[in-house]
Amino acid sequence: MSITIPRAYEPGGIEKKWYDFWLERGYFTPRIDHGKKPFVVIMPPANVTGKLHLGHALTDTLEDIMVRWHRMKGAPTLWLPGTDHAGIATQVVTERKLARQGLSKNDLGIEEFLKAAWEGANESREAINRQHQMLGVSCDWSRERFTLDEGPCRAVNTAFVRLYNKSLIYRGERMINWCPRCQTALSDLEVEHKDIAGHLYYIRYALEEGDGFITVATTRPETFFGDTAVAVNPEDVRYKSSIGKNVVLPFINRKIPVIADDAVDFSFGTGALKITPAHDPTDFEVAERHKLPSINVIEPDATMNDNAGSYRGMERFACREQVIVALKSEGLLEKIEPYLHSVGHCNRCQTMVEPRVSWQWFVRTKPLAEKAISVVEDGSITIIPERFTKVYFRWMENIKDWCISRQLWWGHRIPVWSCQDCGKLTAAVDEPSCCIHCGSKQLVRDPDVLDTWFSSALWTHSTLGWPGDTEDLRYFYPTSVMETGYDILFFWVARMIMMGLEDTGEVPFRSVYLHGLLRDENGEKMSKLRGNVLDPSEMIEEYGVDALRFALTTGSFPGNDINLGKGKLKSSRNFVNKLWNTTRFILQNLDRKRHDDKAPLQEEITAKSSLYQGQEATIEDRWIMSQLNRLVLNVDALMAEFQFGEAAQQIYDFVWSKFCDWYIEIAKIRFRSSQPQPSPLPVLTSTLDTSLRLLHPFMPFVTEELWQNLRMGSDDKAQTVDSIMIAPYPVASTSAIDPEAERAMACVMDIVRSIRNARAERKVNAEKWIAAEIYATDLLPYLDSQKEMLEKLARVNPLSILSRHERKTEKEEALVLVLREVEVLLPLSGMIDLTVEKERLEKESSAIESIVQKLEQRLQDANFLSKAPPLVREKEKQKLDALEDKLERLRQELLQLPSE
RNA sequence: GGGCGGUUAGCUCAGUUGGUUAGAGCGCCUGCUUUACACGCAGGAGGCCAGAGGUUCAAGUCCUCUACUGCCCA
Repeated sequence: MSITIPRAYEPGGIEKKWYDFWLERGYFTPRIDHGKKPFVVIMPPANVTGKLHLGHALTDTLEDIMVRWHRMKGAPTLWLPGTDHAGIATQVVTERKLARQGLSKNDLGIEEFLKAAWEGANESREAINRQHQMLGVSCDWSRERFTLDEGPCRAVNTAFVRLYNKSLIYRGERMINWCPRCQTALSDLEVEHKDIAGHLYYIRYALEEGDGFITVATTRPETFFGDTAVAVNPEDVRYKSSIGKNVVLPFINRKIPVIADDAVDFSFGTGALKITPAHDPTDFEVAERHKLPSINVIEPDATMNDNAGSYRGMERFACREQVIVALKSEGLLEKIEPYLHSVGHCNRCQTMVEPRVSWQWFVRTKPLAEKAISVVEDGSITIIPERFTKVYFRWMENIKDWCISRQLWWGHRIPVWSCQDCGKLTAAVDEPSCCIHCGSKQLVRDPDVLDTWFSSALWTHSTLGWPGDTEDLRYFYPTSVMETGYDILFFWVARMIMMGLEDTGEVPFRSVYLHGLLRDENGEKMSKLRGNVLDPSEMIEEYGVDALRFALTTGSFPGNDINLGKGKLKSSRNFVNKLWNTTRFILQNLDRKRHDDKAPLQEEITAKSSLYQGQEATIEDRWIMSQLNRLVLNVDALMAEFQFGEAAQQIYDFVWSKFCDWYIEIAKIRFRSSQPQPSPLPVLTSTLDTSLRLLHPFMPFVTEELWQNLRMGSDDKAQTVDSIMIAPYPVASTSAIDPEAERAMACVMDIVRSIRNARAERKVNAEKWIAAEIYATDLLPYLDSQKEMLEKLARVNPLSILSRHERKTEKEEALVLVLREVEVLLPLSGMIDLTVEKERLEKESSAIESIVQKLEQRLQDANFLSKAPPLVREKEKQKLDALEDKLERLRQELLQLPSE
């Protein structure tokens, strides 16, 4: 009876099984151990709108890799998952849902609206968590948090009140970005600047005295109702005489002064600017300098107000059209020029932002930023890749106050109450019973909510219990790594550093690892419009989670964008299948052994630790163990440097090109040999076991499935833990590194490849066995031990392995392959074309000659000899020796070639 | 306007502190129903490392400039 395993890996069935197994066993929840340093990652909270996309899949994968790696290395590992209430986004989604029923949020009222929002959020939260789980995330669900949970809410209020009391939060009437569609203020970061092909309108403002006029150039003629000055550069000779005089605004006939301001650019338009303090940030600043009044002409919904006279109620762009027509008919429009300029848009709904003066809450960021700069400067926090450090500094150094109030219903309500009696404000974590200034009970809470990013900024400590003095906070904070996309460096990472330091006095994390953005296989951004979006659930369905995760991480470099297409997914799936079949092969042989052999297998498996006990290790055994240990060494270093892509690549290469292509092929020969051979099973199982453990952080499901099968198949249950995810990560043994075996195997592989190549080029039938002679020097005994392998792998028979001294001197008709260490003779009588052979050998030797020349030159160069490090000199010398040796042998062969 | 990337095989990308004759996947060509795997095996073709200077004994790798391209900030 033999084990039946499907020929190809079918991912669907096993993924859920193992996830549930891990969950049940509680492997995701760390055990606090004060003797050990924990590894902690706080997951970027996903928005409770929509579903998981590939960006999340990438975050999940990278974080899971780190987390599983550290867990296997024995650290108490906490990965804390969570979701974000996503203020504007959720409110928009909820409103849209209501609109489908013909309702507006005002129809419902705040309470009913919030009920609806909560309903949607809860649903989405569940769906998102399920999708995270599909990806195999090994995070601690018992600590999962939502930004609107009681704990995080308390953290928000506490942080706010503390900042308010330190005057680091203030309320003020300032120019802010207003989204007329979302009906709320936005922070600078939430505004996307886009180049718009607009127009520059040249409008004539009549001088109060005389017939003259000043022409101003503007992109927004509809705001002229709010103009309170015309500004020119004081040095501009064109307007010097007009400074201090008045002009009259068309239609409304308001008189406004011509003022001089250094900030005015001579070359823009006519050099004269209309100043609209209420609707333009730079005009607002000019107005502050010159104490100009500010006249608001646009309502929050972007329609014109009473100050626009007969244009009242008109939408801003419609008004622009009408104003242009009117100005034209009055002869006040001089000209219209096409003009490309950058205009702010709401990053949530893409509506053109309206700059607007209003009362809002702000965080005074300068003092916070100073500390946030110094912790990166002094290395308390490391940003990876390093180049983002500069980007971070630039932003921090030029930081502006952060507008944190939003005119929304969904979110953290601002914890400030104003007194109806004395008019003063009371900020408090819990609802105050009376005004702290006059004791009045007539308190009204601020209607606004906070920017979602305010609560996200506290996420590293609010999730661990801050402001409480919890065990989690004491043990897990500061966290280890903050891993996220570089696109939210300012939005989130920078603010977490500021707020983490402010609230706890400690950095929120030691390292920031920023990953790149996902693009399609042609490097194009994924977007619904382009139709090139890959849905992770579909990818999982088609290729399996492990393949998706592997595709997301292989061959990528930290911080670089990642192109993902079906090609990469396919090759990852193929690798998973390769792994599957490798295990299948080994299991079948374990099984066969168990049934055929009288010797108990147990002994061989337990001999793992002392692999060579009682048997002479073969060259290929020594070689694969050597290569494996090199791999483990490399992978460990790469993982520590966040070089996951390279680590995965190296494991892939080892498993496929070394273990499968060579070791297993040789193992097959050992299994089928008529001569007594030591069993390759101990090395096979131990190499597979190590490979699976190396791969587990990258592809958790298939490695668990195979590892469990291997455990069952090898009767080795007692030896190990219950799951690969808590098995120790492989540790390299440098004593296993075996240059001698590597040299011998390299020679074996060289011989086999050369013979196969010669056969293929001369179209020798693949079935056909041909004779061969190998002439070697000191490797002869090793090659002799590999005789059967060489025969079977290269399909040569008879094969003689001789010393170079034994080489016959008479000329014979044979194909000669001059290799690095040996010569191979293939007496393919009748198939040799001497002219062709001569040409081939000559071509080969002239190629080597030119390299030899270069090397000789280098080694004669006094500069090289005096300046290059000894190690490099030695290497170059060896290289030259080897090539000269080969060249000499090639020449010999040429001499020995029979003449035609 | 300022800053940061990218430019390496037909395509998509690795190549981290300078040191063999520059690699992978996909694609392409030639053979293979070899008892783990055709999601596979064996073999092969394919590169003036964007261009020009420079530093160095040594440059795909460091510096300067140019071109094209992408992103961020204003």
